Amino acid sequence: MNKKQNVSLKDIAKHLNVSTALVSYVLNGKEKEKRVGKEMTKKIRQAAIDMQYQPNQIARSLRMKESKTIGLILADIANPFFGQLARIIENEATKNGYTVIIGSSDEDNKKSTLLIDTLINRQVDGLIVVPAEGSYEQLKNVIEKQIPLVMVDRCLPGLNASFVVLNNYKASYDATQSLLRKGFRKIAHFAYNTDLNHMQERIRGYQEAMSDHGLSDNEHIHRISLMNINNEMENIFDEFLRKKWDFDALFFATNSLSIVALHVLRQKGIDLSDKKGFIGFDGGDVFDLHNPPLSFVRQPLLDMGKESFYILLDQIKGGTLIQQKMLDPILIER
Amino acid sequence: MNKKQNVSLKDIAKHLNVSTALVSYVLNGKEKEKRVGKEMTKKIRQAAIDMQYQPNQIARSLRMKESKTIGLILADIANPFFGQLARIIENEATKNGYTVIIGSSDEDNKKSTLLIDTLINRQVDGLIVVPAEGSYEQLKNVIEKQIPLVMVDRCLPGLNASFVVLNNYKASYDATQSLLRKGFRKIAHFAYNTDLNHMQERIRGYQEAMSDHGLSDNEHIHRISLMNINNEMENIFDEFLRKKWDFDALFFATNSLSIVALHVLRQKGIDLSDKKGFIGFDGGDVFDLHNPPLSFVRQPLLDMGKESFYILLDQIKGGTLIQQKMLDPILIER
DNA sequence: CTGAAAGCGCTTACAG
DNA sequence: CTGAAAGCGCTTACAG
Repeated sequence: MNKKQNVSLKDIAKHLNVSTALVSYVLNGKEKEKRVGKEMTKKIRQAAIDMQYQPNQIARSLRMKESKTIGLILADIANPFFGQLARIIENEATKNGYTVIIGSSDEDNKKSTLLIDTLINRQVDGLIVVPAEGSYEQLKNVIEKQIPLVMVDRCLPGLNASFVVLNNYKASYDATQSLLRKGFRKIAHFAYNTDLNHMQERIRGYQEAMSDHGLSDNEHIHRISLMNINNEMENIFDEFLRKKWDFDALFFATNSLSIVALHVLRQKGIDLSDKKGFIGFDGGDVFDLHNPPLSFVRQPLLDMGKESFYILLDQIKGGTLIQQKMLDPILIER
Repeated sequence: MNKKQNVSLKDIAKHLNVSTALVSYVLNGKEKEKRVGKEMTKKIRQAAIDMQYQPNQIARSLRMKESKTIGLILADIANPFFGQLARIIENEATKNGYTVIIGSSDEDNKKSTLLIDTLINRQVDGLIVVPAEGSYEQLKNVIEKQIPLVMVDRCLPGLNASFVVLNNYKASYDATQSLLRKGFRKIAHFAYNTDLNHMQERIRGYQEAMSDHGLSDNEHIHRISLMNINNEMENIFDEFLRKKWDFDALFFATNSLSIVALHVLRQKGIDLSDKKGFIGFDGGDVFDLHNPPLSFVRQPLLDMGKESFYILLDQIKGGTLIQQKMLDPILIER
């Protein structure tokens, strides 16, 4: 670890026989308001370049009590939905001089808690989080510490904090209605078996659309546990093959559920290409390249990412103005 | 920004009427070697909990001259290949007490340079980077500053630094050979138009396999520019339809090229399901769900991520032991 | 066993 | 126009 000694403000100051204050002013572009001499300004600028000065952001953070860093906690950065979201947030952060530290919680509150603690220790100026199930207390804690917080993708009801989410109810209602309008009646719905708000809302949207069409009796909801997606999906379609249930359309509450289902359907030789209805979430190449192309609910990812960042930025700058946004889904029908 | 004042070591010390040194020792688990009294140790521990003390990692970093942070520069975190890689690295980093800051370069040296500077200012202990075209000077600079560096996914030849890459030549040679063995002769190869080493190696693998089979004359390489993938791909297959060229098998040097090609093929009504050969890179749901399933070169992502992290860790801990690894590809044939 | 003090690299009132 | 000095929250020799 014998790193070459970095050059510091002090080194420049010494080299020029001036005070560090002067160097700091100039290098922070405050030479006007501090009325530093033109000559001096030039000399300092040049020395900084010659000596390859790079400011130590850590020292600055400590002194300024702001790290210009935000934390982003996702379910899993390897999941393209979150990857894209992360990218959008990264872009906005960079534009505004912030760096983002990303962590994946795997929907696990323990991990999420650990991540949040680490990020707080690193003095992030704010936190954008996709809350895991059971993370209410942890996030409440964050709020009590007055750390700016924005939830994204989903929110925890009762938690008095900013969030940017899809209008999940509407997304699901519209999707179901679209299937109903096309004449489908036996619409099976697949969702994760979780209390998380976004999932509940998607289920509710399906249920209400069904009941608004007088089809409450046709409701068919498969709740699949996150731990065991493949097996449960296989069981479900085994039961279908054994005529335990029937469908004329499938509606999935998440992208991964639909992908797993497509695998299972193929593996079991269940054909979709006929007159079956199909709607998933988020789309992707699989949806586009499927024969026929598959319909899906598109989430306004760009808005979701941007809004969440700028709401956070507002809070970092301004205090505690809570903003809660529901974004409209876009139904892509094929 | 009226954040509630965080409690510091000093606060605990004051509260207990002891020195900060003592508190620091205990909270860092050094009470044994510093022979702090048992009573005292207990009291300090309890106070830390009661007062909800959270260490300030920034202050610690400044003092210790290590940030326990590494920087990871990818082409694009929204790309699942890099997303998965990032996730693996994140996992290992977390296990070892490191936090990772991710940045996306978009294969653009300007952005990459900016990112690297930012990360260095933030005093990362080391850098894992997917080098962009033209970033030789920049990375050389990093090395001269003695900042631990590992290149991943590709390397810059001539740069004396660690890397972990696929054996791209072999990957491509094997894939081409597999097609040849199946009797395909007019194998078209699609690659990005870039000097980056991994792409050159993939092209070379294809070429040598062809020439080893006496088929140099059949070589057909489409070099597509990153800026304009869709249009160029469309043009290529328009020319195919106009009989400007022909193929009995397609071999793609990257996943995204194959995905774009699949879109174009479908859009132009060119059928693949016949007796055409097809091999891509990295696989994914699209490959699995295609009819018939598509073959691909699998990269050992887990190893790639882990190796790059641990090589970096070695360098952070030990100095400048350069390690260069080429990982074997796995050809998944269907 | 415990404390006083220096110092990591910055920024910023304050003084002149 | 410029400098001396304090202080952000830690860690760690050094002294006793």
